[in-house]
Amino acid sequence: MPDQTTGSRPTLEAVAARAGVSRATASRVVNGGAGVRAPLVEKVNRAVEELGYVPNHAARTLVTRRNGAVAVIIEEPEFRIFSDPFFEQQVRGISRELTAHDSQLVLLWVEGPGDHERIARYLGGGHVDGALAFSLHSDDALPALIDRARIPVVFGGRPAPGIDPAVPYVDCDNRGGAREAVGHLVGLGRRAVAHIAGPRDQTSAVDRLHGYHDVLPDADPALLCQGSFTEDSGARAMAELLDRRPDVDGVFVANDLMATGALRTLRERGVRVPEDVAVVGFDDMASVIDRTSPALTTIRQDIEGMGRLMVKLLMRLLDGTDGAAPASVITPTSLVRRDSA
Amino acid sequence: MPDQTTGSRPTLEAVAARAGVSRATASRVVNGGAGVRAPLVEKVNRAVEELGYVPNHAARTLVTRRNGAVAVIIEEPEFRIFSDPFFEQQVRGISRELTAHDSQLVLLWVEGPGDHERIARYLGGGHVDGALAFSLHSDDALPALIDRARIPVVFGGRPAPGIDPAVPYVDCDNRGGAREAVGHLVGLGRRAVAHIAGPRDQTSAVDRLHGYHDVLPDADPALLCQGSFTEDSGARAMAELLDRRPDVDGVFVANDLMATGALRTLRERGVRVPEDVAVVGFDDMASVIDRTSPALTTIRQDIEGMGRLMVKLLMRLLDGTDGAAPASVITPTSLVRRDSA
DNA sequence: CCACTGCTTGAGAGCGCTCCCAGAGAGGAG
DNA sequence: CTCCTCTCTGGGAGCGCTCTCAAGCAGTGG
Repeated sequence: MPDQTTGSRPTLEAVAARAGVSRATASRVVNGGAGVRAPLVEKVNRAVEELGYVPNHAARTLVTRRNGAVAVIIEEPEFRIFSDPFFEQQVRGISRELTAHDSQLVLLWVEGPGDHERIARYLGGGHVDGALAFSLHSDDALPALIDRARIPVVFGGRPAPGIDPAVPYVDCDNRGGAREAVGHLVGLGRRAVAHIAGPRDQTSAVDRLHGYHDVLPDADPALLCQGSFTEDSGARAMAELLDRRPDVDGVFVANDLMATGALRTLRERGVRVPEDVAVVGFDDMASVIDRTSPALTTIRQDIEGMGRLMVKLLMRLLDGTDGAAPASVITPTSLVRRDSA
Repeated sequence: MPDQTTGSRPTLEAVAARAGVSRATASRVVNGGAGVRAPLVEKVNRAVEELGYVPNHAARTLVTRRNGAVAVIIEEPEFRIFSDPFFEQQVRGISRELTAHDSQLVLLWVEGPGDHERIARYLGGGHVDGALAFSLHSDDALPALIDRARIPVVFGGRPAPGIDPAVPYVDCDNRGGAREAVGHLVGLGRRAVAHIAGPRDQTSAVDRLHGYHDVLPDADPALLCQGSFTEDSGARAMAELLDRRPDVDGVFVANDLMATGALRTLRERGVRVPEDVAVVGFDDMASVIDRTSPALTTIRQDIEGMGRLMVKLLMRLLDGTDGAAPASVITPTSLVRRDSA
C-alpha cells in the first residue's frame, strides 16, 4: 500500500506508483495518452480515478511556461462599464471561448492611474498568457501599459490612431453599418437625413460618422449633432436638430441609447415616427430596444461573437506559429428593420 | 558579465549573481528583506531594478502552496446577474480588497449544470486559494459543488437553510433593516402598513419579511403581497394591495426596484405619496433611486463594504490560525429618509 | 584569551511536473 | 539466426523558487 497517510493531494508520483508505471508514462496518459499502449492507459486512468488525482497547476506552469489564464482588463475611469450591457455580452463571449480553450479569466479592474503600476507588474509577471483589453478613449494609458509588459494582447474595438498598429483588434464594421443605416433612410426617400454622433475620441463613433459621410458627402453640417452615447445627450441632440432643421425627416443615431433619447424628444414634440422622422440606431442592444416605442430599427452587431473572436485571436497569437501575427478582424453588421424606419 | 544573452526573463539566480549574494539572500530581500543587512538589501534591490526582475509566480506557488488568486463564482441561471448594479458594487468591493491583499480575481462564470463538472475540477485543482460565491436560490447546486472541492469559501448573502451551516457568509441585517423600515412607517402614524415581499426562495427576502412581522405580528394577511424583486412585480403587487385594502397608508417594499414599480402604480391611480401612502424601499441602490419620484425613502446597506468583508473573511480563513473559523458577519443597515415616507 | 550567544549568510534539498534521451522489446528483413 | 528499425517505457535533469539548517562572524562575559 502506497503511503497515503498525509492529507495532501496525491501527486503524479503516487498515481504512477499505484498504476505500476513510471512518472513519465503517467504524465503522458494524463496529457492525452499519445504513444502509450492501451492497457497502461487504462491502468493509469484507474489510478487517477481512485486517488482523485488533479494535476498541480503551478508545477505544470513552471515547466511549460503556459498559465492557462488570460487577463481581461477593465478600465472604469468615469462610467460604470462593468454593468454596461454591451460589455457584459462581450465578456460573456470571452468567458465562453476561454472555457473552450481551457483557460481562465482573470479580471483586472483598473480604477485609475494609481493602479497602472500594479497592473503593469502583474501583466509582466507571467501570471497570465495574454491579455484582452478594450479601447475606450484615445487618451488611454492602457495600450502603453500593455506594450510595456510585452505580453500578447488583443483589443476589443479599434484602438485610437497612434497606438501600435500591429496590435490586433476585433471590431464590428462600424463604417459599413453606418452606411447601411443611412442608405436605408435614403432608400426610404428621406431627403434631410441627420446624424447624431458619438464622442469624437471613440473610434467607433468616428467610424460611424465616416459611414454617414460616405453616403452623404455633401450633407448640411447643420444636420450633424454631437452626443455622448447617453440617452439624455441623444434627447438634447434631437431637440437641437429639430430647431436647426425643422424639415429633418430621417436620423441615424450612433447608438441605441441615444436613439432612445431622440425618440423621447420626438414624442414630446409631437413628431411622428417613422411618418415624419425615421430613426435608425446602432448596436441592437436588447435591453435598450425593449423599451423603445416605436420599436427601433437599428444596426445589429454580434457582440458576444466579437468577444469570442478576441479570444480566438489571442489563442492564435499564443500558439505563435511565429511571424504570422494574426490580422485584426472586422465583423459584419446587419440592418434590423423594426418600426422606427 | 553574467550570461544575459537569452531573451527570457531574469531569474532570482541572475539577480543574486549580479548582486554578489546567494540566491537565498536575494529571495529574502525580494520578500521583504527581513534579517538582511542594509548594504546587501541595497545591492539586491539595485540588481532587481537593473535586470527588471519579476518573480516567477508558478515557481513561488509551487513551494508556498499559495496562489494569490481567489475565484469569484458567478451563476447566471436566468437573470443577467452580471449587469445587476447590486452585484457590480459587490464585485468592486471584492476587487479592491483583493488588490489590497495582493490577490487576483479569477472569474468563474457558471452558465448551467453542464459547467459544474468543470468548475468543481477547477476549484479542486489548486488554481485558487479560495472562493467567493453568492447564495441566490435555495435550490442552488453551487454550495454542494464547492463543498466537494474542499476549498475555503465565503458566501455573499445568507445561504439557504440546509447548506452546511459552518460556511461563513456576509450579509446585511435584512431583518433589522426591515424592522427599522416598518417601525418608521408605524412611527409616522400609519395604521395599515403593507409589505411587498421578495421571492420566498431567497433568504434576504425571507428575512425582510420576518422583520416586518417582528414589528407587526398581527398584520392582516391581506396586507402581504408577493413580488419577485422586479419593477413590474412591484407595480402589480401594489395594485393588488390597493384593491384588497383601499385603506392602506404605508408600504414597506422588499427592494428598491419593486418600490419603483409600486410608486408607478400609486401615481397612475392618483394616490399621493407620501400623503396618502408612505413608501419605504430596501437597498438604497443609487441607479434605481435616481429615477424615483418622489425620492424614495429606503434602507441602506453598504454593498461594496460587504464585498470587501467577504474577502477579509476569506483571507482570515486562509491564514488559518487553525481551528477558529471566522464567524459570519452581519453588517448594519440604516434608514435613509427622503420624500416617500 | 576562550567559550558562548545571537545575528547574517549560503548551501542544498526539494515543491510536482514535463520532456529529452537512452534502453528494452518486438518484429521484419537479410 | 542475426541485425536493424521502430515503438514504447523509464530514468533523470531541471523549471525558479522557498526554506531549513548549519556555518561564519561579531560581540560579550568569565
